[in-house]
Amino acid sequence: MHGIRMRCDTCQVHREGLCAVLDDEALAQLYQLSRRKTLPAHNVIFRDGDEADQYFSITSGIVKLVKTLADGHQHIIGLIYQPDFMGQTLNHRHTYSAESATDVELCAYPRAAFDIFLKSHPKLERQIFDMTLRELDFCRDWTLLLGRKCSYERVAGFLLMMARRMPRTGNAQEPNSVHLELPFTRAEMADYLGLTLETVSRQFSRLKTNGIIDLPSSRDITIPNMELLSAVAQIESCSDAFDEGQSRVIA
Amino acid sequence: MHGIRMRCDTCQVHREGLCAVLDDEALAQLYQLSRRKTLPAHNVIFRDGDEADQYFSITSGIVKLVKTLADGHQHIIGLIYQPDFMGQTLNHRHTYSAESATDVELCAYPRAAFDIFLKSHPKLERQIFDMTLRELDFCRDWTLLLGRKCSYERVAGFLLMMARRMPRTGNAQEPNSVHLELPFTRAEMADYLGLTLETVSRQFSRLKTNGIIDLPSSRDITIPNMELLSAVAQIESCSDAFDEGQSRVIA
DNA sequence: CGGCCAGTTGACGGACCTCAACTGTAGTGG
DNA sequence: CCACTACAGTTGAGGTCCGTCAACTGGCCG
Repeated sequence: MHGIRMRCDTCQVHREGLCAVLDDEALAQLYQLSRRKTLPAHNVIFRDGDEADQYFSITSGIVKLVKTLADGHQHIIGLIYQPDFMGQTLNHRHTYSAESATDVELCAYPRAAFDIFLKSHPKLERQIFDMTLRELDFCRDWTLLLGRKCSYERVAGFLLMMARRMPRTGNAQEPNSVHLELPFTRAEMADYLGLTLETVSRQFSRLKTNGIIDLPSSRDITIPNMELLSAVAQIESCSDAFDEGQSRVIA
Repeated sequence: MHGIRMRCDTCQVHREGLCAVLDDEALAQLYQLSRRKTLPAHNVIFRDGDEADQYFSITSGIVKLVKTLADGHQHIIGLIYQPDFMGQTLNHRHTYSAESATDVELCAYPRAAFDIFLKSHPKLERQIFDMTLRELDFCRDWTLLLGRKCSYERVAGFLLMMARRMPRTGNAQEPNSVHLELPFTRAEMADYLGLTLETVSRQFSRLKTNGIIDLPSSRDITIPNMELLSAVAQIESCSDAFDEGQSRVIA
């Protein structure tokens, strides 16, 4: 991981995230603390058990928060998108690993200096608090998905979340149609959804045959109608009642 | 829900939770804002969709945070124990309901006044932030339990958490032995663990026959050896390899 | 006693996991 | 150019865990 100093001007989220609440003078001070870094996909940012001596502001890309189980399996406990913040812990050691899911740009802040800076900038502290509250809200919703939804709904819920949080690549001609380039393998999605990669793959196929998504290649997803996808994600009966087709025709 | 004014002196968590970080003068000011309330088990504190116009400090008992699904099923997304704090939201409306699981005593603070008070007491803000971080950590661990553990491990994990967070009622003669009086029905535990009440019941029986817990009545739990319980909660193979007995004897 | 509720236990079916075979794509090197 | 490998993804067959439905027990209260 290589530190490269760059001007804030080139930052994609210059006026979002942390920096949204600071005036120019405070931004200049914060800039003095920061080290801007870029790293390609699938690199470790910190490991479970490492000393938590830095905070990170993600300015571009997606970071996976990962727990590795005793049997070697991984479980993704969270995804951090630009312009979010990460690295806060109660203890001085991380309890999970962080890894770039895509190419990532981030600003790293040494913990001690940042904590001092925080004390004189209550707005910043409040902003980080709000971001943490948002994470908590999201995490609680996720427990509902993991605890109470079947595989079809989970995959739909995942796509819905991605569609809402990813930068849009849709075209202007079809405003209702949303296009995504998934940065995850089936296995990664499975680790996030509490499923196996085979089950994720099957549910993708099901969504495709049901016309909820279009799937020209395995990572290219087009959602013609977000309402439909949203309906699938929120249904609570695990039967295949929402599969269109033969069963309907016969009845 | 009836407001009753009482002195802080009678509060069980007078020097814990929020109040731990305030000096006497600040405590006196905060007391002026607060309304202390008591309510019996199974009462609603606020509902999903209600305006979030109050914060709550739980001074005694346990509060359930509940989401009700479209089909009427409930899912418990969190438990708030004394001396924790609740009611923070990003929006001005709650996204879940809160309900007393046991008899509960709490301090209610009007949101607007408390927010003003917060601004002049950064230590308090920091304390609430830390409590929120703790919640987030816990919630992420819970996603792992819901996403990757079988029913046996989930129930064991639940008991482990209860044993750690509940007030102890163990006896001095057997220091390793922990006794719990569960304030939850099998159905409530199921709603928290993403299972059905029957499955929870079966896993209780399994823990009992395996000697992990003793179960004189359905709500009385004795854990003779916390290490054993902890081992069950952390194992990651869902087979019945950890059932002692016949299979072992034959081999 | 009868009704109600929490809890237990059994039988059965379905959703998902496991194991496996196969396809398609990309990269490497002869 | 075409093997050859490596990996992501798809699909099928079979087994298992857990949900569903149901019957039963035990405690509590009028």
